Amino acid sequence: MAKKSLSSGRREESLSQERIIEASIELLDSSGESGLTFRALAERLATGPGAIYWHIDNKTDLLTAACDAIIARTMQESRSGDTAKQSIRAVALGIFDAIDAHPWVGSALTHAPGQLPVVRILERIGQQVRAMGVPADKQWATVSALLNYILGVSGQNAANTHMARTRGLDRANFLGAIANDWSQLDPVEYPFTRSIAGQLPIHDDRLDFVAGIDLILDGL
Amino acid sequence: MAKKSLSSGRREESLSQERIIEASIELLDSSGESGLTFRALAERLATGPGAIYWHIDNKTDLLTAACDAIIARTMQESRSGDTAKQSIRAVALGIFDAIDAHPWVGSALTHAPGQLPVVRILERIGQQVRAMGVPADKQWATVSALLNYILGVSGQNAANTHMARTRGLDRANFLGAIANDWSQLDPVEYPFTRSIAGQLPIHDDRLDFVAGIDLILDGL
DNA sequence: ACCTGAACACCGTTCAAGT
DNA sequence: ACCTGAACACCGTTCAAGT
Repeated sequence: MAKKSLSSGRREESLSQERIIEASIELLDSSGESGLTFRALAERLATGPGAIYWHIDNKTDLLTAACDAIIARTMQESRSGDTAKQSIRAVALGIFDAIDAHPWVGSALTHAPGQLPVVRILERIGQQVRAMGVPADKQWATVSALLNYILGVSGQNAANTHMARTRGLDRANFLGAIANDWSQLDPVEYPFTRSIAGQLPIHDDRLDFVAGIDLILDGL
Repeated sequence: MAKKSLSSGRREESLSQERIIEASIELLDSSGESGLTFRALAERLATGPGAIYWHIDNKTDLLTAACDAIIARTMQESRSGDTAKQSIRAVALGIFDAIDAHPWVGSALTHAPGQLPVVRILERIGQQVRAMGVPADKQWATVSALLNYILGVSGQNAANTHMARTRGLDRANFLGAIANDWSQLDPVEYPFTRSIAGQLPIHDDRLDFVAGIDLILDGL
């Protein structure tokens, strides 16, 4: 008997960087960072682990490439904004939302300094900072403050959702558990943390994120 | 023949959390994040991998505990500062330097949201923000902006030194290599990144870091 | 109570051998 | 040129067995 075309949704194409990256993203989204293994990837692509190495150098590169695919999409979608400030806000929020949806992108960005995905963000922000008329000798400091803030908050946010998923909780319950820990800290040593514990589960991270961006933009 | 007391610097004490954490820090400092394994740790402590599990629950906890030891020390050392602003600058710089000396602390902080090491920093900044007279309803946003910025920059900085070490380069050479990549980007798509490439290897990260802190503080 | 060390169930990566 | 899949050198973690 000849093999029927029992394609399960997808045609039988040969392996390629794109197909590998696409499958990696699916795996990362569904099973998190630890879900991306060459064996799981090989099974999903109906091949052996060795085949993947023909198209990709190592796991680090694979993760950076998957991260770049998400960031590239995000940058294309967040082109809106009439003024430079609005454009910066739009990029920042785009990244925030992308990392919220794909937590693994947060740590991938942190572990690939100076690489393509980070450069895409850097460039976009840099062009807007220039458009705002920031003098040349202050552009670097401004852009790097913004970039670091964006990557920092998004990374922390991703860590939260990732930890929550790891423990099988939703975000609210996870933050609630931390708030509970905080409220039981020593009142003498940790007065501030205790006092804001209640705000942790209810406050809007996204709103505070934009507030921080504005804080930096206004400081110029 | 009876065993002589061939102690190599350290008395033969029984295993304990402190000794394990101390050995972990030494291992992390000398061989990086990938150098911390239960087998290497067991060898350094002259015991078996299983023994460590009697004192520590798992590797994640071990890393957080090692991170906390460094942060606790750092917080004690950076108590200086006459005004609240100066105090915040002092803590920020203390953390920056600590993470520069122990790059693994950067990613450990990122992966332990809401845990003790982060809370130590949060508390210190929170108390100073209060002392500055920031109104209660804006304290959270202010503190979280500062905290995220500090963790973000320090994390990126740690990633740089870590990547440099991984490739056997010093920091300057590593940044030089990235600058070289940047200067070869498409001039139409990446004008800004190209234009600042030259500044990457020579600019002072520490200085820009404080500049960013001031930017946020001034925005209040 | 605390330690030992073999064993389990994984990893990323390589490489001879196939087509 | 591209793929296969066994093999290598590791991991974190567990657990019966010892003291």
